[in-house]
Amino acid sequence: MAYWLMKSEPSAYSWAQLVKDKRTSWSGVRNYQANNNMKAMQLGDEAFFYHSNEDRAIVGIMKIVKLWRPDPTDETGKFGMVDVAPVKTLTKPVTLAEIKADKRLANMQLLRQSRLSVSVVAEEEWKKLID
DNA sequence: GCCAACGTTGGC
DNA sequence: GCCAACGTTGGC
Repeated sequence: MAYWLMKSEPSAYSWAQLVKDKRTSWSGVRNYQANNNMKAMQLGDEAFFYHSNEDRAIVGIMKIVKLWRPDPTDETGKFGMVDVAPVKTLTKPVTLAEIKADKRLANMQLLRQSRLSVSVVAEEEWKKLID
């Protein structure tokens, strides 16, 4: 079982919207590394939902409910998407500032590659973030 | 609104 | 294959 972090600007697609939708196809990724991370996802893997820009915080936990397949919105046919469903809303969001303040989280791909929209979360990092 | 970091494009 | 120019992301 692997863990991931997926970013969205709340003005584009928010956690509240996902909760309302029950599930969604994570389309629109146009970056090879993010795409490769989605290709590596397995059914049942869990992922943080991170609000970029306005919020800058992890706000919920999702699970992968459908494997990678081509993204119909990508005319080049290079990029794909997975389907996700909400698992849990965090009672207290974990802010970027809090993540940055924790030395043990300094190696998170989120911090090292700030522009990557789909990143890997190590198991130790995941556990630290949810307790 | 600014700008650093990074990815992509295209000329050579 | 290199690299300058340009576009985008996302934190501040």
